[in-house]
Formats: sequence, C-alpha cells, structure tokens
Amino acid sequence: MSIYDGLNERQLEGVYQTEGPVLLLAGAGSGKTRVLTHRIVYLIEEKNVDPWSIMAITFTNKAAGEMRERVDQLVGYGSESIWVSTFHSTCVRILRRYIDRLGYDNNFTIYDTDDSKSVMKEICKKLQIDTKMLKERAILSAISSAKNENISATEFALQTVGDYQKQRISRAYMEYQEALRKNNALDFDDLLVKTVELFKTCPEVLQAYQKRFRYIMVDEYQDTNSVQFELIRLLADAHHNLCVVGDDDQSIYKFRGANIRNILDFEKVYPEAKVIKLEQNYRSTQNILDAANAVIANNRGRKEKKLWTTQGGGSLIHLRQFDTAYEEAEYIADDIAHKKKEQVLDYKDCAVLYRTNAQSRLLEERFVVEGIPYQLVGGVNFYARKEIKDLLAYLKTIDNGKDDLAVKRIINIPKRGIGATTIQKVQDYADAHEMSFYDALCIADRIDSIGRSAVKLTPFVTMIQVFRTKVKEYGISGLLRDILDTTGYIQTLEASDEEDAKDRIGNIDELLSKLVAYEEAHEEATLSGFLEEVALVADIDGVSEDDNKVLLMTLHSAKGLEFDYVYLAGMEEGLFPSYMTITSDDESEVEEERRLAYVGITRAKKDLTLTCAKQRMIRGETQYNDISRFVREIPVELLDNRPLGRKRYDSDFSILSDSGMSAFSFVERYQSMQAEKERSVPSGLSVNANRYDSDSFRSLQYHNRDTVFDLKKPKSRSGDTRLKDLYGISSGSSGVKSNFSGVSGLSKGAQIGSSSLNYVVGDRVKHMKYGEGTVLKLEKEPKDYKVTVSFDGAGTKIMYAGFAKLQKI
DNA sequence: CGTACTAGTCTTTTT
DNA sequence: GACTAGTACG
Repeated sequence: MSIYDGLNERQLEGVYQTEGPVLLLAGAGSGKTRVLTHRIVYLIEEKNVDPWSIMAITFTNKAAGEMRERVDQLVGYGSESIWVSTFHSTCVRILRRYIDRLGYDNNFTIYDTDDSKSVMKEICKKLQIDTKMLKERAILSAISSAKNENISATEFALQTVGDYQKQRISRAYMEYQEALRKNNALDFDDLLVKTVELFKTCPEVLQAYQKRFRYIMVDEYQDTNSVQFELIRLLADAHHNLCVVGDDDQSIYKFRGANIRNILDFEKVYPEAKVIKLEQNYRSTQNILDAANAVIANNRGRKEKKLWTTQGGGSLIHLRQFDTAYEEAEYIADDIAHKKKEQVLDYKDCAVLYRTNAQSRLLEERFVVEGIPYQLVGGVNFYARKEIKDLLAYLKTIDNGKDDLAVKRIINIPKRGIGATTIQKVQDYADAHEMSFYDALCIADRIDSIGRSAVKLTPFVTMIQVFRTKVKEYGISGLLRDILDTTGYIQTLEASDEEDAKDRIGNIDELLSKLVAYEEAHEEATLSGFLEEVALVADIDGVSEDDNKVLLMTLHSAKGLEFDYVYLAGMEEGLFPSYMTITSDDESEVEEERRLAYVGITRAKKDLTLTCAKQRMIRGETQYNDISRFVREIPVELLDNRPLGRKRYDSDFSILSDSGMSAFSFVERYQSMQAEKERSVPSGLSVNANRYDSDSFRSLQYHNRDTVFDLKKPKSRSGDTRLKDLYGISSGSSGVKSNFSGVSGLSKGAQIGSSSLNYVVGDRVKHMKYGEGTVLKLEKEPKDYKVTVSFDGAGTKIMYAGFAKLQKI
C-alpha cells in the first residue's frame, strides 16, 4: 500500500509530472494541497531530490506550516530544510542576506500600512499637497499599484507627462522611497520589488538561488501579482521546474494587485507547460457544488471547470431572511447553539463568513450573550493596536536607530515633556546635517536651537543605549520586561482612567508571551527576527484547529479553509456584492465579487446557510437591501424554503412560510410592493426642509436606531396629504428657503440650515456614493425628512435628507 | 506642553 | 457608529 494510492488519476499526474512547467488548475476542494505535499514527498523519496533544493510558496504562514507538517508526516525527515513560506517571508529572508548590495542595511525594518501613512503625511506637508484634494491613502494606493507592476519611482515619473495629478503622486512616490531608504525601512510591496531588483542588479545572487532551487511550487497562483510572477520567473529560469497551482475562479485579490492573467496566460509564457485540471471535489455535497457551479457560471472569461463529487446530494441550502441584522445574528447563534445541544456539530465545525469586518460586531455580541465560544479572525490586527505599536516602536528603536518613525513615536511615551516643537528642532538639525533623527538626539546638548529642552532628551538616549547593551544579557523577552519596568508603561496605563486599560494590559501580556514563545522556538532569537515575524503575520495565522471555537471571519480570510457548517451572513445587494462594485463602471468588479461568493459557498462541506437582513445599519445609516444576486443565481430547487422546526422562526418572512413560497416569489412580491408604493405617492410635491447642525443630527441618528421601519406597512403615509399641511411647514417652489419651528429637545437647538429639499417623489437624484436613483418616498420625521430612493445600482435605501445630500438631476 | 473637545472621514476585501 | 486628526484652551 503506497501513500499515493488515495489519489485519483489526475492528481497522480500532478504528482508525477515533476519536470518542466506545470499548471495545475485545481477547483475548490479538489485536493490540491494533497497533490502538492505528495509531489514534494515524491521528489524526495522517489527522485532523490535534496529537500534543500525544493521551494514552495504558499499564501499564508499557516498554510506553509501545515504543508511542512504534512510532508513531515509522510517523509519523516528533511522537511525542515524545504523552503516553504509566503512570498513576503521568502523575500525578507533573501533581503536580510543581500540587501546591503542595494544600499540598505541588512537589519532594515518593515513598515506596515500605518507607518507608511505617517511617512506619507509628512511628505504631503513637505510637498504642500492638499490632502483634502489628494488623500494620503490615494497616493499610497497609487504607489502600491505601481509597485505591484514593478514600476519604480523613476519609471513612474516618465509616465506622468501632461497629467498634473499624476505628477504630484510621482513627486510623492520619489520622496516616499527616499524617506524609506533614509529610515532603512521597506514597505510590504518593497519586499517583493527590492528582491526582484536585487536579482536583476546582482546576477551572481540570482544564480546562487537558481542553482539551489531546482523545484519550485506556487500555491494560490491566481492571486499573484506581476512582481511576484517576475520573481518566480527569475528563480525558475535555470531549471524550468515550476509547478503553479491555482483556480482562476478563486481569484479574489485584484484590489491588491493580483493579476488574473498570470494564471490565464501561463501557457503563453510557458508553451511547453503541462496543464492538469482537477475537477473532482472531495469536500462538499453535490447540492453545495451545484450551487457554486451555478453562481460562478455567470462569470465570463474563465477557464471552464465543473466540480463534481461522488458524494450524494446532501441537505438543501438554507436561506433565511430577517427583518434586521440583529435577528440575523441571533438566528445564526441560536442555530449553532441548538445544533451543538443536539450534538449535531461541534463549535469548531462552524464558520460564519461575511463580506466586511464591520459585520462581525453584531455576531460577536450575540455569541457572547449565548455563551458560544468563538474566535474572531481579522479586524484590527493585534500588532496594530496602540499599546503594542508603542512597545514595538521601542524594540525597533533599539534594533535599528535609523527608523525615525519608531523613535518619534516613543520619544514622548510615556510623557517626558518633549513636545512637537522640540521634535521639529531636532528634525531640522538632522535634515541640515544629513543624519538620522536618533543620531541628532544623541548630540542634542550640542544643538543650540534646542536649548534647555536638551535636558529632557539626554535621559531618553541614555535609556535606549542601556537597553542596547543589556539586550545581550537577558534576551528579548527580558528586554521587553525591562522596557515596561523602566518606562512605567503599565503603571501609566493603570493610572489613566481609560476604560480599556485592562484590555490593553492584557494585550501587553500577550505580547510578552509571544516573545517568550519566539525565544523558545528559535535558538538564535534576535530582535530583528521577532520584529520581522511580527510584521508578516496574517490574521489567519493565529487560528488553530485545536480550539473548539466557531470562527468568524471575512470571506477573504476564509480562502483555503473548509468547515462542515458554513454560514454566509449578509447576502444582500449593496453589501455583497458591495455597492462599490455595483456602481463601478468596470463590470469585472462584480465578477470578482462573484468569485468571492464562489469561494464562500465552496468552504462548506456538509451544510450551508445563507442569511440576509431587510434592514441593516451601516456606518450609522440604515440601509434596506434586496437579497443578493448571488443567492438568486442559485437554482431554487437547491434551496430550502421550509420553516425550521422551531416556532419562533415561522414568522420569518415569506420564504419561510408554509405556502412553499420560494425566495424568488418573495423577491417578486417585494418588487411589486415597491412599485405599488411608488404609485401611491403623489407627485408634484415640492418641499423645503431644513438642515440641522451636527448636534441635532446626532440625536436623529440615535432616534433612528430605535425606529423600526417597515417597507410593507409604512408608518406614516406621505400619501394624500401635503406635507406642509400635515406638519405645518412651509413649502413652495424649490429653492425657497424656509424656517421651521417646533423642534425641541435639542441642546443647541436646531439651527436653520441653508439647504433645502429641491426634489420631489419621482425625481431623479444623485447620491455621492450610491450614484443615481429615483425618489420613491418622502416622509416627515420629527427632525428631518426620511427619503426613500431606489438607486439604479445600489438598491433601495432609506436615508435622512439632511444627511444624504441628494442632488436633483 | 498637555488636555479635551470637535469635525471629518470612513472600509470592501489584506500580505 | 467608530475612529482619527486637528484645534482651542488651560
């Protein structure tokens, strides 16, 4: 009995085809990881390939660890010398050795998005870029896109002729790279770009790696960007033993530069490539696969694939719609709790997936209430928290004095009475003498302009120096303890009346344990090593299968994972697909969302539940969204529309009714109701309303939370009576300003705004985010008008007129 | 120099 | 609604 017996013919083909370029088109759940691990085992055991000359690139550290583990189980030796890691980690490893050849120090620091933003902020100030017109974020994302295409600052500059905006970005790009170089720092994209640059400028380095890596494998190939492709191409150039594994239907990272052409055009770049399709699915039931196939079939320009399984149909896909997002969360929590009680499932078999991180809050609250253990993946990164960033900045300063950003972050934390003016003076001096900020600090007593403030700076510098000398004695965890003691960071936190001081201290404890764990795992635990690991962790990396917890995460984070029970929450137009993509001119954006839906559906092994809410609060705004088009793309016979066994859900909307009404008849009914409403509202009514200052507005929103709107039974009929008669406000032809009294209970009083409603029911209007739409309804609220608009792209929304800032068109 | 409050922005997804 | 940057004031 051989270890390859369990593989099907196609999979074996992928295992045995070790030489030359191979494209493994692997549908979801088709066992691609199995092929990859067995391929590695085959290379080592049957082909006597030295594990040292095998490189495998995965998408996350977690995947890398799992692959190594699996190979370990099969081979039992040598797996530790296989180079398995992510693109970013791979590059860091190479750059740590050779980046001095590009004029950086080998102990460079890695900047996260926050760090980059701080740098960019200063640059904008320096270049006098009005960040209202051109946001730091926008500049950074332009730079990032350029880097993903391997376009350097100099090359970028060449493409800007005649485009003023681009020229500004180009200047900023130049300055940004210069600042990073000065700080001896690289951002995420630089890790890739600089490695490619290194290979191109130092052929001997490239050759050394080419010689070493005789077999290269890349997982999740559909999500590689142009630089990553370039990197792989360079590395594989000597032996051409490149095996890429991916699924074009699961390409979901276009927004960060992934180039789907990499996988679609693989055969063009490598005409001799062997293409193997894996279509047999070992993960899900036929019903789930049918749903996934049906949804993804709506995309164009894909490599035709159809997943199949020998498993039976399985249970139908559950579809539930609720009045509010609260009820949605309640249902999911209840359902899991119920099934757990019945011993149908264990917590760890479940995952709740959603489109946006913001959706996690309600779910979390509900899980807490019901006492269901859960783990949240993503959201605010642990290492992005303030207290953690502070302490990391200490470590960075001690590790790399050139990192001005880190030094400036902590120089006055905890408070040392060093203010912005002093910092600016030191910076000016550093600029004038072309030295780092920290070096200028060291000689602060000799800088005239600083004067008496130097007394405050010297102890800081001394402290850092002492840390540097002591780190060798007590190791890195000892260093952190010393930092905490010496600075009194925790005491300061305790003394502050901040509510979450306890949480923060808890986080610090966690950081400390992470340091200890790092020391235990690495014989030569260095500060740089730890900081690097920290910079490159993905949220998902912290997830362990041993914990018996329900996982909550975004669809993006769920890629590559599988669960018996999957809940896809928030299946609503405008949320998923997001209004950004619906309103975009680029049609391919909705296709990317559809791929995301495909990823979500195919995570489920046994049971899939789709939920949505009629009403949902997003960024303080109540939205009413239609059921997602992706749900409608699922053949109705795959969906259950029966009520659950428990009474309380029977009253859920019509899809749950005994009448056997399907989701589609629900949608139809919903639409006809919309149309009905449109007809019943009088037209030709023009109203001038007042706008309120932000104070009154806040209370409006608050009020809004407690109000349950119901599209079926409008609370107030804006129907037959003219608004002005009803509410005693003057109305008239558009453009006439009017006051309206009778607003009470507002602390600052409702100021009479200058804007007015110049649209009426039936008018076409434009919204900043949702684009164009038709006004369906205007309702008077105590403090503002509630406007119902059916947007062409983004569905129907109810919003407050004062907030929505609708333009008549 | 430190604070407390205000106004503005925002997120769709992340190595 | 949540968070952050900016500002006015002590």
